[in-house]
Amino acid sequence: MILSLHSHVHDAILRAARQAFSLDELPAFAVETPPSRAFGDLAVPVAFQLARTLKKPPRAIAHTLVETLGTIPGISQIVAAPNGYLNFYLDRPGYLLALVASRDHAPAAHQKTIVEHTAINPNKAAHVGHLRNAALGDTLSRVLRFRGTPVEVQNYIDDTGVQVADVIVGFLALEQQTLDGIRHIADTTRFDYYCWDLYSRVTEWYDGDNARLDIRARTLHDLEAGHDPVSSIGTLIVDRIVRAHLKTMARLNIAYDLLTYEGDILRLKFWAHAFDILKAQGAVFLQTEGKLAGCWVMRIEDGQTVEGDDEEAREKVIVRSNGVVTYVGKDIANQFWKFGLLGRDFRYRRFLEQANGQPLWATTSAESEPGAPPFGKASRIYNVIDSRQMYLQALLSQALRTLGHPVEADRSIHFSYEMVALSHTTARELGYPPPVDEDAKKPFVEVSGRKGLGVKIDDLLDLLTDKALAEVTRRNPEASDAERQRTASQIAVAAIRYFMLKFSRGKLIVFDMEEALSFEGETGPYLQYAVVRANNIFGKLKERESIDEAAVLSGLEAIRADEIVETSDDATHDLWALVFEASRLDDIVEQTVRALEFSVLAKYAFGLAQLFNAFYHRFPILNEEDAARRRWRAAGVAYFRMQLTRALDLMGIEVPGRM
RNA sequence: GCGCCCGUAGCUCAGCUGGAUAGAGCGUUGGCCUCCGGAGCCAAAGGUCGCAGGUUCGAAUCCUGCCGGGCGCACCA
Repeated sequence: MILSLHSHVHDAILRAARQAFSLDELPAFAVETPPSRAFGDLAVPVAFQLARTLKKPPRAIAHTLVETLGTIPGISQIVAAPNGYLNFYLDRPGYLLALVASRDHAPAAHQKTIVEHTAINPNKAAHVGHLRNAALGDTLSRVLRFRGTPVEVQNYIDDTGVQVADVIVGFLALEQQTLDGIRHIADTTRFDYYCWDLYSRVTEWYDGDNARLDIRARTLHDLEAGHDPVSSIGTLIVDRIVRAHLKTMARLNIAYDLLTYEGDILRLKFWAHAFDILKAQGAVFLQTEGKLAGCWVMRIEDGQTVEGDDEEAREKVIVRSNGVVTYVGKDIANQFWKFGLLGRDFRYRRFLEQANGQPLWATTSAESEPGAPPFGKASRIYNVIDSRQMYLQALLSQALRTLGHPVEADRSIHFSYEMVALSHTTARELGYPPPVDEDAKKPFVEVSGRKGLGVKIDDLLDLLTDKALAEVTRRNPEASDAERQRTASQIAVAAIRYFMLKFSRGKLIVFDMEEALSFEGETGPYLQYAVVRANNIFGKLKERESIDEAAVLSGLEAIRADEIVETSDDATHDLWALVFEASRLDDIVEQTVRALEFSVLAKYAFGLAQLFNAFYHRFPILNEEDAARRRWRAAGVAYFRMQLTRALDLMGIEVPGRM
């Protein structure tokens, strides 16, 4: 609705400018939202841009344009501001009616998009660093789907990497465990937490004697080659940890379509096939001299200079001299498969049924289960990975380009963001030893799974839930245990997801427990609270007048609106500001996708909630005496409630019935 | 050394493709519950937008160069 009105105004100005100044072409100009509603509802700075070519003051141009424009459907008034802006005032009752009528916007046609996110090494519990990744990735997929883009969400499982090998070493060398013994531990403990501790113990153990790294190398080799008992132990650990991660993410309303196992990339010869292609195209070659002799390498194009800056330093190893492919190689094969360029496909198995009712599929090297939807073959890919991986992500695009797929290279997008660190205060509270030397001077403490240094997502959620539960119980003592528990977890999720989205991507988050635990001010619970208040109004309305929200909206036409909505008292003005702001959601979503910046969406939702809270506080809705005004206000609130609920849904935040 | 990111109020941060008086939360100070729920509302104080040039009618935003800080540049992933 708002978009089409924008283009209406845009086209009208285009015609007027051509007519008034006999111009063939106009510079591109924007239809903006003015900083204050007093300046109207839409604002266009086109007169400034024309001032140069026409050699006339912007103000005069604006005046001429207003005279030429005449009337535009849906616009009640056009004003040339003294400084040269063109300000447009909407036909407000008509606008609100149209908004309500066009609630279900027609989705635009888009091509299939893959979003890969989470991708936590399956060897320990998930921490706040992973949380930022998953929250960004999940929100990205929700926002894309909102605009009608078919999205496939993939979660990459690195089941053959050194990190899994480390935990296997922990069980075998440090704990002298067997496969059955480990299964028993997995069945009877919080396994992802158990491995969290074991992993950091193994790291310390390596530090004690470098010769122990040989054990790790042998274990990694057995893991990749499929030798038992290492292979079976690896499979068990990975399976249990992946399920733990999925459970954690499900608490946060995060679901996936496909788990892609790295092991299957190897077993199904994806890599071998990709390697053939790379060799055939000359993208990789066997280095015969220097320190990389015996390795298959890829030249780094105008990339970063490695220390030393000699010829061979500008090469990246894809296959080691011992014949084992590196992570980069496997990722190139995966990326090719995602675009449908590999000429091969995985086999698939049902992994589990998710909380949202959707089945989660996983790749497999065994027989395919029937019923799998077609995976891969996307036309656009977002890889959600922190900025430290930029160098490797750039190599993926380069490989695509080298092999003659420039379009895919451009549509292979590294959704990059800065990492999450811990504040010194929080690290201290968690009982971690104070940093020494250089680290002590840093303004934060880096999260490290290797050292066991970090805030686990489930611990954080538990803390938030406990805090919310206490508050919910205080406010709603009559609610059932189940309802209070459910509400508390919804509040906890809102707090943490909003916290992860309100910062822009490029900002390093210094995680502070006290800040994250806040429910006041710019927080998820504040947003929920605004919707809950609006809900309560409709609850009351139903009691008093037996009218529900739908009836309020659909009955609008019957109300004589003209003199009420057009009056210029404060209440009308503020109601209109609320409705207009609520109507900007689609526009905001476009902006969010364009910039890949969810802080835009988060701040918008917060501002909208603020607007409502202020209105709610200042003016009566149900207690307004004039029936027509009462109905208009209720309609405005209904529309606001709908839009904020949608915005929250995009951030994965649910709204409790009461809180 | 090279590449990427950050530098805006006491603190933590927004500021979309350059546009109207640079915003918010927290904190501080002072108000507001007989009224649809105070996880709230209103107000005040608080800013050389790191520095210096440049482009422009117009720069926190674009360009160049500095200064701080972070991250990356493995036969790890």
